[in-house]
Amino acid sequence: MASVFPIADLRRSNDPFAWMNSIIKGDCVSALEALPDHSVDVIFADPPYNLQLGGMLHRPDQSVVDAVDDEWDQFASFDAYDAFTRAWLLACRRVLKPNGTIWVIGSYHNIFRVGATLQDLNFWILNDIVWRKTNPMPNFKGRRFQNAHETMIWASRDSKAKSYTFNYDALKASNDDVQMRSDWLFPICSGGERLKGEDGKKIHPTQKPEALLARIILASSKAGDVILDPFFGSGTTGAVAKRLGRNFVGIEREQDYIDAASARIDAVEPLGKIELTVMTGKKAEPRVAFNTLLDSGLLKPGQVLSCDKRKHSAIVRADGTLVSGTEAGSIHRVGARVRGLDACNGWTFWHYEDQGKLKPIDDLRSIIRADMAKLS
Amino acid sequence: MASVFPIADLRRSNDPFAWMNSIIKGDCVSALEALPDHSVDVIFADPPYNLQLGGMLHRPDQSVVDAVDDEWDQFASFDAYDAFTRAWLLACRRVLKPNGTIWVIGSYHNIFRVGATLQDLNFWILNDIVWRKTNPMPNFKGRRFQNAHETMIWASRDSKAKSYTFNYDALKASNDDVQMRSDWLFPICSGGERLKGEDGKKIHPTQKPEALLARIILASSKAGDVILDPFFGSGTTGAVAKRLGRNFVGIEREQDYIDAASARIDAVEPLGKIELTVMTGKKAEPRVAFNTLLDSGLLKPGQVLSCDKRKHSAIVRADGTLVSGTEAGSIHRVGARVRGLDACNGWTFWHYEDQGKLKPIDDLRSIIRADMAKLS
DNA sequence: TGCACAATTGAATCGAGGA
DNA sequence: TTCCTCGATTCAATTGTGC
Repeated sequence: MASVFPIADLRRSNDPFAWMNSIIKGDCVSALEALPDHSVDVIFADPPYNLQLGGMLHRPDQSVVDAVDDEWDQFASFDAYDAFTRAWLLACRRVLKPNGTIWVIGSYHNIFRVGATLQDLNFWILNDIVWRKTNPMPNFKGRRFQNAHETMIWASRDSKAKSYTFNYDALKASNDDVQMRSDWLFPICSGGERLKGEDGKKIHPTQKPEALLARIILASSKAGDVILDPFFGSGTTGAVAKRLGRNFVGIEREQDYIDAASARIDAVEPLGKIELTVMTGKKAEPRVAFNTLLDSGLLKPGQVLSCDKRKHSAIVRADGTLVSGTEAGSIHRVGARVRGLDACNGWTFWHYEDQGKLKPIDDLRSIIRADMAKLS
Repeated sequence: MASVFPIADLRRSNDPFAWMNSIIKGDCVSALEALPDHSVDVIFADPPYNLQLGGMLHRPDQSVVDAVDDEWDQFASFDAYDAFTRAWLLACRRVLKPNGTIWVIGSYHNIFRVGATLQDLNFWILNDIVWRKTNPMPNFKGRRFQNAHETMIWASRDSKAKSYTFNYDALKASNDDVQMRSDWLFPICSGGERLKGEDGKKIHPTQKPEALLARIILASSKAGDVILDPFFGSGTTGAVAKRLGRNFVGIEREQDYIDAASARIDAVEPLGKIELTVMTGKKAEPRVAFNTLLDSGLLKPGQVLSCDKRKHSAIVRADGTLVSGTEAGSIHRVGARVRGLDACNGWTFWHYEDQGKLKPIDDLRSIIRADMAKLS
């Protein structure tokens, strides 16, 4: 596991998926070009931020801030950065499956250029997500607001791709039953999670926290999916993907980062099936038609259904339709007509009486579904 | 006060500052061209967002969402929007003083294009600021994350402008003596503050909250400064500027908006010198969701939780849900189901084992809250 | 008058699948 | 390709209504 491929070896390989769960060593765009079309489900990209630092930054105690001044973060101009962004995004686009999605993280130095380029290349932005840091670096000079967040863009391949993976129900259930918002709160990567060399210095300047990647992967992929990270760095994406039962592929140029990431991923133990099962809603459950309730005897022909206020009522007919006054048809159609609307979810609108109490017929559907689950 | 000038009248005027504390009626760029060079200290701009909506959006109860579909928000293409953005930003640049700053607010639909254009025009981004909404509109279809924030960019005229106004100490003092972060929490504009017509309908579809403008103006201007808003709308910028002892000038095309803004500003009573000190407070502590315990490592996927008598137990899954037999879902739902109840507080019902003793998971939440309190 | 509950609403790029 | 049917889906805050 976590083997490393120089790009040339990959091109020579007979196995078109030799790169699965490994790190490709080399330039981002060249490596992407060695991958097959439509082969990955989710891309997470943490590209160079193009920070434009003047001189050294000192803390109030005169110590020097260890800033990101690596060679790979230097670009001559916005035009050069835009050309670079365009190139790797185009290469990503080709390897992404039609219903795949891409995440890109950045700061105000680069994220506006990345977002505009995404739109220019016809990607379709689904959300921008704010990572709020619990423990950001202070602004030492007191000349600006404390830079306490980073921005992520989540986009599908184009506006017509509607079947992308989004585990809405799992996210909602994990968030005390309210839907997940676009602002997330996490600590920056530090402590034991932060990879350090023998000298005690951090191996990578911008290592992302695993909790951030875990939410991204749990939200937008399924177990067994392939997650690509074209700027692999310290390998957080690979480590979390492996732990969560996903496949990964990383691209990285620097041997030091590759060594650290490879060892890190080898040490990861994948979670079991039970821990990985994802909460789903009714959308994913087997379809139960209304007449199933009649077939099973939970409802009987001639029985009266009503809305929760007993303002409207309807009679169940033997063929699985309802009739209410002059209106007749499916539970949905009759519900819509009596309310004077175009549409209506009959499952939640219509109620039956049980021991003097009105309960939605959706409860009866749940009983059927529970029985079906036992059988399978 | 709050007089209205057609652009032609302004050009004909002998007083070069006739526009002070008034609304200029007309096209944004033409009006800006009628103003003198280097005449304003701060610009706040809330340009059209270029929303690209499909059809109508219905709530679960079938009511229709009153979307922003105004003519002024329609652009033929990204290129057309970029040209528009470039034109008004260039015009703003000329009227801005050398040490003046500009704020632009937007959503993911337009903010990346605005940010890139700002950089292309040599503006120097000082911060991007996130406005987190306490009460955003939900995502009704469950296909994305709830869109719970908007983004503002704060920029100086160029990288060499170092003497811009930033009231660092006032902000820090108003924020319990810690420096102000880049993520701000405010409710959307509603209730008595929201301007409504005689029919009870909102006058402007996107009226911004006064608290937001107050923080912006208090942070980046001095009493007596001139604040320009090239997309004046309902006049929030003018109303807050007047209240805070600043001068304003607004540009607006629509007579209905001008009428409402003018009346609104006339009703504003400026604050005295003493009140103009510290006036922002902090919001109540944020909700801690169950998955925060996983993110922080206090609980791990696969871990077993039980009720206080060990009668019921459940397994923690990686997505932040529980599973117990055939029941799965949030801590609250699974708690309710295994007890046969409609509702259950999962925080006090479920326990984890610590040195042989069962403790409610609410204890772990308290730990998180204590950590958060330390940070704020 | 006060409390409880119902109704309304906000910058939204908001289905899936079969005929 | 479009058209049509089935049926899934909301949070916080304010305002209005009924007891």
